[in-house]
Amino acid sequence: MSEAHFVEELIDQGDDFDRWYVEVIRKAELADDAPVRGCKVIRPYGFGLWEQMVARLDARIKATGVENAYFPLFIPKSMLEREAEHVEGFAPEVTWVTRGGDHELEEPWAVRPTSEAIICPIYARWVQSYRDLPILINQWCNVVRWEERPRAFLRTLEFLWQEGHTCHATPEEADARARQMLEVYRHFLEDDLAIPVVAGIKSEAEKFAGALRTYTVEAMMGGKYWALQAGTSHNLGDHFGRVFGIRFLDRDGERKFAFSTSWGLSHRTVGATVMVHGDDAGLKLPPKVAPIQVIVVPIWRNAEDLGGVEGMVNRIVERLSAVARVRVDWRDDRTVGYKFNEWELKGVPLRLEVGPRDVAADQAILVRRDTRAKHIVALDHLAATVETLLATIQDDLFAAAQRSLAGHTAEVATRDELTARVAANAGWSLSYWCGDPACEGRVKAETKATIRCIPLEQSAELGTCIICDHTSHQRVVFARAY
RNA sequence: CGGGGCGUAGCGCAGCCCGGUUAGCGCGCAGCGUUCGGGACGCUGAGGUCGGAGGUUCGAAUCCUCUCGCCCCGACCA
Repeated sequence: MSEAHFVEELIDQGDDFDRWYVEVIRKAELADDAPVRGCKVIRPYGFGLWEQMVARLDARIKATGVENAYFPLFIPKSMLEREAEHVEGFAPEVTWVTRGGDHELEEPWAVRPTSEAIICPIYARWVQSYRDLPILINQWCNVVRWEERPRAFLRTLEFLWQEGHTCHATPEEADARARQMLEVYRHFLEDDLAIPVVAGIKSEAEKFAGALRTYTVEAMMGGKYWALQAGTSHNLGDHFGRVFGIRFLDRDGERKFAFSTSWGLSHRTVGATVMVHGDDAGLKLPPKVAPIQVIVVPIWRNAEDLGGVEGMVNRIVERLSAVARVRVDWRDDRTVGYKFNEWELKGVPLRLEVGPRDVAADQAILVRRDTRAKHIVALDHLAATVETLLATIQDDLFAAAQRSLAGHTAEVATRDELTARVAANAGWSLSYWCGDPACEGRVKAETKATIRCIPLEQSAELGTCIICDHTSHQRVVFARAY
């Protein structure tokens, strides 16, 4: 059996990437189908992965001075409709509650698709003076959006996320906060999930309903090299402050409306992690967020073997627990080969084999999931080697994803070339764009690609719009999006 | 919402066109035994209101009508 085909029950990525994604999520036990359309059951292994992500992102958010709180799931219709653009943008995907118990509600309640409309009126009560600002609050919760085409983790009717909502005295401070949180997302994605991103601004057509400006971090998925919006941060200007009456008396004695931001990142990052790092054998989880970082597979044939192996495994677990999340696979109803394949499918970064030969030599065999490289390690060096390898795997996954992003991004100057690239799933195209929504719309109509973002980092050079030939100072990322 | 497809054991499917003993196969599951350093094998066994309702018929998984659900493509999608 060739190494490339250790796992026979999973379709190859190259044969059908979308099917690979669906299969690997089910077979790695990240999620399962639910008996309701568009919703998924997140299984313990998948939820464990999300919990690792939550812990890391939550710490990063709190480090910027933000506190967690919790607001209601329901939003009265009249509140949701206060901000015109906001409600217009979300209307098609809002879920409504019209009955409670056995009577009709006087006013329908929306199940939150996002919480600005319930949080802002509450902030209005809390803010009287410039001394009450800024308000820096985040909540971890579920939201519901009635999507037509669900896709596990990437787009489900109900999903888990965090949404931060801040209020500020000046527009400059609000914009700085929006950009600060974008950087938090960038670091989370790149440093914790090993997913490189392009940070930028959304075009008017793509920005958040009701926002002044939307910042985004876009990630490139594997397989088809489409884009995924991995996190967004909105400068809401004073739009919500005005309609919800968040007013304060400033230092100068004037009564002013507050400026606000909101920013969110959802469990679609689980799907992104699957798509960015996975291969034909299954998942490859970045060590920092892998629920299990080292899977110990004991090997024995008889009671005599087992005695020695058991003692050694227990000593190993004791030592490794201080430096890694370790689990031992003691199942006696599975062969060793089966276990190897299963834990590779589940993407555990390191496998540790301990058999009679190892007991005799006071060593163990470490195998990397990403390269399958084997390391024979003396027991005394095991903890240090595991720590080093986990860090190396994390770095190598990021480097590989960076190479893929760079390798599948090209500067494109002509419409024909753009159309051809999109049709061939060749990756992202970096092209000049004049800023006219009509040009943007034509690209979308002709190629299905959209402007994923206007990157924050721009060269000083001028160019001509890929559609209309007007001079432009900005290059944008065109790509198909999940 | 438009187009296409599918509902039969936990999963994947055959059987349906052409109605007829007790509805079958693979995997999985349970028990026992042999195995075990890259998805082992044998024997035995459990598991089904054939998505639902109505109709035709001596007889329906199979034919007819209605209905529910799911998947894919398209449109739509902070």
